[in-house]
Amino acid sequence: MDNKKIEEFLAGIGIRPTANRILVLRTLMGSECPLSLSDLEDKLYPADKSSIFRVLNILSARGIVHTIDDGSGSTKYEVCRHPGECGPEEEHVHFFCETCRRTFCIPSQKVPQVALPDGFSASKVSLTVKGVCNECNNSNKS
Amino acid sequence: MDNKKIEEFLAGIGIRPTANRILVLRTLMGSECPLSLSDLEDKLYPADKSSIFRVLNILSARGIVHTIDDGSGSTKYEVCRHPGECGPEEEHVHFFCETCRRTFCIPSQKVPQVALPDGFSASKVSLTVKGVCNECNNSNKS
DNA sequence: CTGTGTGCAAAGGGTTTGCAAGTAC
DNA sequence: GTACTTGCAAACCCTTTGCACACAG
Repeated sequence: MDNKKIEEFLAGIGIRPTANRILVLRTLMGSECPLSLSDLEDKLYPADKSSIFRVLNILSARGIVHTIDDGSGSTKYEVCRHPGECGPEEEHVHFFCETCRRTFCIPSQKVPQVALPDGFSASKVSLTVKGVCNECNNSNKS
Repeated sequence: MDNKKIEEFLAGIGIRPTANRILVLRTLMGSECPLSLSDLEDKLYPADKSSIFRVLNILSARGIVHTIDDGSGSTKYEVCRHPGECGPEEEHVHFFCETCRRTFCIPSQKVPQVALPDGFSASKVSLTVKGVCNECNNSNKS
């Protein structure tokens, strides 16, 4: 999506399309794997960390992006495949490589339904795998 | 398990049974839900945070306890059901209540196998659910 | 003018480490 | 005596907030 479309998209849902917002959303849309706040800070330098953070909060509150806690210690952000209407059924597995510290989406693997004890209600289910990715496994070969 | 047994257990696997180590392990064994470092700090006051942390690291490296990242922002620790030989097959689902901020084990729900793309290898799989627990749901009723 | 967005700096919360003093063997 | 443990303080990392200035409508 080009800047123009992103701008229209944001305006269309009542979010003023400022430079930072377009930048952040475009970057997330163009990324294969989920990005952390500090990933975005690097990519969008010299944009300010806290401004990016606030943009992410807005996008997240509107269901445009969702957050992933992959156990790496830093929250990752990813655009929803169907912005604004992402439900649990679209959730897929995430993989965190302990060597290169990147997070991958495994879209082929969906997060299963979980039966909870009586009285418990779920708002979010996440299934994450830690290990070593294909590239890091290959570069280990002698 | 009483102090004596815990002491013997630690000594048996080559970990010197110091006061802190017995305290930490006994507390974890006696807890229904996984505990965070700061939970332990509170329960074991005046034991020092960093000492507890180092004990947890030792126990974790030996496979006596495992760590849970429930998305709460703080790592939780839990004794393995079969200390020293805990594999993925024993992993169960964890539930984090966003209201009371406690973490629950859901032992009846096991973490499923996940098929990864070629070249990826897994060291740990975790399935966590966020939502509201039964107690918090009940206390909301009018 | 008025409300919204931004950048900077600093506060928070959790985790981790350096180091010197204490303890066990 | 030697090696391991401990407690304190401080460093670190990531996230979040306060505040004054800049900007758009």
